[in-house]
Amino acid sequence: MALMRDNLRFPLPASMVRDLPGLTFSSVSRRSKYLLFYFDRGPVLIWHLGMTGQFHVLSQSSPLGVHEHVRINMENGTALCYRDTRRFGYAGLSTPEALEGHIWFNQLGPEPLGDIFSADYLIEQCRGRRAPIKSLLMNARVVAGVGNIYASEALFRSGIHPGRAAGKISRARMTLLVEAVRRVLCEAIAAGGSTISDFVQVDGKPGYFAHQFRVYAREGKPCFRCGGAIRRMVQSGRSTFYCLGCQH
DNA sequence: AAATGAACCTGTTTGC
DNA sequence: TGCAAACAGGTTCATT
Repeated sequence: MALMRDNLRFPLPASMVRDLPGLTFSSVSRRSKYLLFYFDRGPVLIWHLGMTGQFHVLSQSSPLGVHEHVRINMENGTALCYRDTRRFGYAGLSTPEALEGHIWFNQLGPEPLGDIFSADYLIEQCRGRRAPIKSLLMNARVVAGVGNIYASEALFRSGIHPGRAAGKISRARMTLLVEAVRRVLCEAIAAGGSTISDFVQVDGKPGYFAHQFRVYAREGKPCFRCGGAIRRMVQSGRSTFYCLGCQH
């Protein structure tokens, strides 16, 4: 295992080099946007890809890639290589038993595709809150892993204005919103994700969900539903795209 | 407590 | 053309 630097967004755990060699990968899963690498024994490796992180399985003889920061050589001659242009990714170690209580997970909201994330749940979370609904959708304590693209897209599909106070949305519309979040995520997964510039699927191909964007990155273009111009605004430092005619 | 804005870092696009 | 500013898919931390 080779570290080309000792940090990404945060310092890489020093114990990684000490504890991982000799272990056998047994499975990979995820919680929110964190990848979880399980082994036959010992620790769980937690890895967030940030915005531009990528894992590639290459030959050990392949030259060091641009922005390749970590390389894990494996017994069969391949290497698991981590590349990350912006270095917004980060990694940590835990154990299967301690995972739920880990700092990155112990305050994390439910999975958007799971049973807990419902209209009842979202109404409860938004009760009394004046922050815009889009900010709440992107708050990982409320619901895990709904990013900037999918928050905008789900709000358009449910007809809710992204700036509306979260606590002032009717039950009927919250029901639509929960369904829209689920639908957008499922459609995006089916399309292989959203490639803007860096993201690629496991097979190296781009994701095609950008072709199904209704509002994201469409500022000034006509709304597919009403023909009005799609607008952009900045909320909490992030671009939000919406249609003034269709979202209230 | 809740909400906003800055910070982390590099590359690309936009505007003067 | 050249340069600077704005912007990019995420999350956390500090400040109002």
